[in-house]
Amino acid sequence: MPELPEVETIKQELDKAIVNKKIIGVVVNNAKVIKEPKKEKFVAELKNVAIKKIIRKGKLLILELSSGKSLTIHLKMTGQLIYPRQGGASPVKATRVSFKLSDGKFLDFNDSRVFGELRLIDDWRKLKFIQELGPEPFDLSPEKFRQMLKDKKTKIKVLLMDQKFISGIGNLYANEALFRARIDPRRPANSLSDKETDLLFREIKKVLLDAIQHKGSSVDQYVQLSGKPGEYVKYHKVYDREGKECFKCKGKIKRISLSGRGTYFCPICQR
DNA sequence: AATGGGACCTGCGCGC
DNA sequence: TGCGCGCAGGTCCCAT
Repeated sequence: MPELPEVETIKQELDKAIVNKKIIGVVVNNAKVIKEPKKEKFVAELKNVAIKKIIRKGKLLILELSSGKSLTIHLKMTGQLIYPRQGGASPVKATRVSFKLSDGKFLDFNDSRVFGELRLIDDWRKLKFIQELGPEPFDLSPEKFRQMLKDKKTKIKVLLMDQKFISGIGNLYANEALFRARIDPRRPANSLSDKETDLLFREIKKVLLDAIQHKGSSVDQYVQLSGKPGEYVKYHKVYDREGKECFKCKGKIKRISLSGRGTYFCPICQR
């Protein structure tokens, strides 16, 4: 789903495609995704405002505007940003909000499950989500990462997905990073040796960077800004491979549930 | 403090 | 072929 690599891919594409363009109109097909302010105010305050800068924090996208406000976009599970809209004037079924830009083209926010969240706010730094967000893997040292795990008894995989602990990692990359580091997802975080912790830290950063290079993983709804799928799926080792052969040992990939999330691993390779 | 489960939603794939 | 059901996961919220 959209995790750090997918959101970063979109961020980089938005940088090239829409910065310094102006929003000349907003069409709302489903107001549920607009969390603040109310729809009418949201639409009115976005009119004739230019997009100055794109920022990504964890899985959150932030568009800083010439009005001084910011538009934040969380894709949650099935959100997409598409630009320019393909096929002319009519949006697709899942298009919840459309932004008409000064070049006459549409930036569409699509979200089949309507979990996504748009906010137009004065200061994104004051958002609760932002204030509570943990550091990104790239902002940490191996020493700091070790320290963070030291007194945590939580299962390592659940901890990696906790955005307040570390930001950007979701279910897919938590599974993949743990496979690469050969660590059982059920292990308590503080049971990892220094060596295992360092290896895990390296593999987290590697898998995220690899995925960014391949423009993310299109397993469900995620696509790039252009609508093209991301290509990292072909490099997945465990995610969504229950019962299939482990590429390393030929054993069977197992699926269990941790905190209600599908967890895939190789019981032979991961200890 | 840590953990689990439900809620938010829709679409898909499965079994019958 | 059609239908109902379970499931997918990011985040929040509540209960234990």
